[in-house]
Amino acid sequence: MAVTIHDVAREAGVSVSTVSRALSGARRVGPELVERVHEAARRVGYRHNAVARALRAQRTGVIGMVVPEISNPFFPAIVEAVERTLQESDRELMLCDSRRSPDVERRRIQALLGRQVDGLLISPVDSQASTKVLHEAMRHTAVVQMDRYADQTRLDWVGVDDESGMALVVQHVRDHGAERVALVSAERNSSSGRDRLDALRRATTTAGLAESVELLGEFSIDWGAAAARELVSRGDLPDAVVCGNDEIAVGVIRELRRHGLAVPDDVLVTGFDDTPIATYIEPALTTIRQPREAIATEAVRLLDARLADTELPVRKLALQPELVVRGSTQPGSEGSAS
Amino acid sequence: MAVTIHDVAREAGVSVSTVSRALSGARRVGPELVERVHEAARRVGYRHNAVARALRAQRTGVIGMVVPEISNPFFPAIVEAVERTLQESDRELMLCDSRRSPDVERRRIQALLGRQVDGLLISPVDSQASTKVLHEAMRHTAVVQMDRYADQTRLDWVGVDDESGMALVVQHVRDHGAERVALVSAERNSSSGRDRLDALRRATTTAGLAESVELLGEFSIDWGAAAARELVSRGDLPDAVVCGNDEIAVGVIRELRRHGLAVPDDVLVTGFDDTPIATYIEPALTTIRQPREAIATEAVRLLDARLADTELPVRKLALQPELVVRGSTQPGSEGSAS
DNA sequence: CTGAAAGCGCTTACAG
DNA sequence: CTGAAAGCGCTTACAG
Repeated sequence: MAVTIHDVAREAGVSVSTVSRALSGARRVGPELVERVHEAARRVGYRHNAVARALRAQRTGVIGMVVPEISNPFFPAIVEAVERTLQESDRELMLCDSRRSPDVERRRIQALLGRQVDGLLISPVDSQASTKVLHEAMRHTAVVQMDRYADQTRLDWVGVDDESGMALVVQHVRDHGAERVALVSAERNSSSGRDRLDALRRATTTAGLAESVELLGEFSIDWGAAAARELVSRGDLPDAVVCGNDEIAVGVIRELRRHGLAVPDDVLVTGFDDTPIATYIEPALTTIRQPREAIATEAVRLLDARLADTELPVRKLALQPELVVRGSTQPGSEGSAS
Repeated sequence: MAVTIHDVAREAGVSVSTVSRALSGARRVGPELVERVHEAARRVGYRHNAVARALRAQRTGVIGMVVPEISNPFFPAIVEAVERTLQESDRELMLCDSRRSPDVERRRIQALLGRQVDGLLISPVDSQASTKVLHEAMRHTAVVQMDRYADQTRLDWVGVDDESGMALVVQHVRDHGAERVALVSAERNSSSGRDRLDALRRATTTAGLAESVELLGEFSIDWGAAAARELVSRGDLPDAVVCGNDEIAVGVIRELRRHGLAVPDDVLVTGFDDTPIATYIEPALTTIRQPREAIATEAVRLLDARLADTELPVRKLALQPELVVRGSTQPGSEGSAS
């Protein structure tokens, strides 16, 4: 039914072995035959069947990727960079969304393993609940964690150095005169939630700042707005609100302004990630830029190293982030409140 | 090496045929055997090999998807909805980014065909340059176009009704007192660029409005900002700026405000798509909401119908959009310029 | 209802 | 350098 190497072999008058070798470029075929085979392949309209090749070669050339939420603006840029990197080695990306559910995540990983992916890139939903399935996955394929990670896994990880990032942010607001800061972030159930909060506490202590209050919810705009309402209702505003990510910060800024407070003149606000949203709002957001391109590239590199050598020691790669200063902490700057 | 149905068969003391039938649930196996086989499978740690199954069954259960740019905020929500819909039938999504290049798009499609995808969902980069490869693709698999489409293809399509959307927008600004409108959109090389512009022209004529100027670039914030500078430098502001998508509108609003012009008090501005960005800016954007969930669901439905019956007539499904009114056209509303 | 056998389309030792 | 043969792990007519 489909055009196979047998058809090409018949057309070229050679064996299927020769066709396979000529087409795959394994250099053990006479140059004139290679030419003849390619010619024949073109004439009969041959198209490579990657499924058959995968079954025989025990290698699919497909990498599975599981993200907590593709519509979270942090992930598309990562996905794009991973896809681009994989193309350089003719591999494809099979993308899954775990919808922030450990249960969905488990099913998606099982499906990817069943499809014999050559490797798995994952940003685990939950630092506890994701551990078990990841341990099972690593028995079948190479696994690298990106951005988030699960506890107690002997698994590679690449992400941003939350400690450095939060230190940069806290020093920055202190340099701009802040003495009392509020922390608004997410619950500790994801590794990002926990690590950023811990980093934030240490950074405020180190910088000699007072922590006015700590509000924990989700990495979302809605939570940021809710937290801002809470701050306002307490009637005891801090000098700065340091947020766990950009979306929270956007919610905070918008809600503060709704209550007639000016950012940055009354309160400084900072984010984390530098997603596109950081420049959409007004004032534009001072935030920490994650090296997303590098995270993607390094993740694929770690995966390939792991594929080449299973005995490699576990590597955790924390990349340095960068402070991006914008209107939300710069009184009088172009993007500040009018 | 891997655990196969042969291992399960040995463990259960039955033939591999029986194992295959028992595991796949093809109801022609005695109930007690089904039980015994499942038990054995669990004991030996059997995991289904989807690659082998795909080769034999001539069906991979994988759908390929190609989008022009995953980091364009319009697409993640579509991707998410498609992935969710496919899961209901145990299928996986193989995602590719064509990076707005017809050449990359062609290579990605070829790779997906080589991987024997059961179907292809695509938002073609270019209404002209994408046609040829799509014609080739449809000879090998079911193809459905989403959002954008290529000309002269006998291919199904599902997307938004640009005509209705633009009519809603134009009537809305007229009802708010606009008499002269500027159109800022993208070049005509993509179907969206062309159709929205045509729809916009007809709508302004029908509404009896005067078109002050027409500026065509890209679907980007930067282009919106550039277009706004052009409008300001002409020193002849229209009553409303109707934009081809939300990103353009965001660029326009921000640049107008930078020049001291108030939106909506001096000029009304509208977008198209209702991506998250529409609510991030200030004033929030009046725009056209695309039924993205429905587009995704219908695309998979069309694909399945096409898989079931190749002879089906070509279907173009234009879904009705909805006008979402926000601060950028509502003088004095909460989100308006301060 | 169950089993033996063929075969999906390819790659890769093994001979020559 | 080239070919014949085995086999990747499964499904599915074909017998019984």
